[in-house]
Amino acid sequence: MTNNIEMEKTEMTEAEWAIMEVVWDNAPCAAGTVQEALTESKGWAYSTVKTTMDRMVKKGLLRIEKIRNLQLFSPCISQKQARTGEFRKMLTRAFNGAMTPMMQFLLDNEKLSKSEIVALKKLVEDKLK
Amino acid sequence: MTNNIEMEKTEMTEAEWAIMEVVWDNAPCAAGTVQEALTESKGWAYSTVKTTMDRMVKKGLLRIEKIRNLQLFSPCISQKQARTGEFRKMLTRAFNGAMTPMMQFLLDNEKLSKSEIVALKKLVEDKLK
DNA sequence: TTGACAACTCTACATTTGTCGAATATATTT
DNA sequence: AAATATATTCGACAAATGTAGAGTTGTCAA
Repeated sequence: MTNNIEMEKTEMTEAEWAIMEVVWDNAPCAAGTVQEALTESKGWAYSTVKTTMDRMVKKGLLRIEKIRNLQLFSPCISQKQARTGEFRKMLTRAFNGAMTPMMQFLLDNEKLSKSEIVALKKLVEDKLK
Repeated sequence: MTNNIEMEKTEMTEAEWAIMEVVWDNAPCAAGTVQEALTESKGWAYSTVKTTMDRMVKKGLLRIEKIRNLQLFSPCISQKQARTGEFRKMLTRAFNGAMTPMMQFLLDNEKLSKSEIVALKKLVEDKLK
């Protein structure tokens, strides 16, 4: 294992991420709520959203609590966990897990703006205090 | 589009990454070479590797040049392009594309070692010169 | 020439993911 | 209660992915 507690499978597809974000913001929430929130950006049918969410429950990404006839979904993993997972996957895959080379790559290739670099400098300095 | 030239689809599955790495190191190379290189870590049959590589050709990730009866594969995207793609996907998904918040998150949560932070500080300072 | 191989082609099949519609069950409103 | 609006359940089906065996063909050494 690479690190600490938070270690469930956090792999998500693009569709699942989209749903997850809505759930993070609205949980506990119904499938219909999610479907509505994504109407503009995705235009998915209710059943598309519901099917995907049900599959996410099976995978342990979401959980359902039933209130009378209503199913309310909540996340099983936090946004922070998901971010960590996403970041580490990228780091492992693309940089063989090596943080410094990854940073080097970023600075060299991703054309950060001056202000982004200055902000980063500040973050780093604070960290060293 | 988020940035500059290099903008083909670089999305790859885990299996495709594994293959791609071997190809980057050995191109132009035959499917058998890749299969052998991955024997230990993956244990895939020749046909598994070959099928996947053929699909990668169709997707534009690899290209074949035929020398008499031999097919030699080469990458259509560079490692750098793939790294960029992978990084940006992560940034978009998990941090809404915002670089500084992502850095903040890293510093706050990924427990970098002191030496990694120092190294980063140096990288940043050099960048500002 | 005859094997012994190596490489390639084809086909196949199970899972996972993307997407839904139809039928059914509930709840809410006249 | 009847009609209407909501949710839920159940398939379904196509495309993408993981995985590989069987058969064909070309190659090289004995």
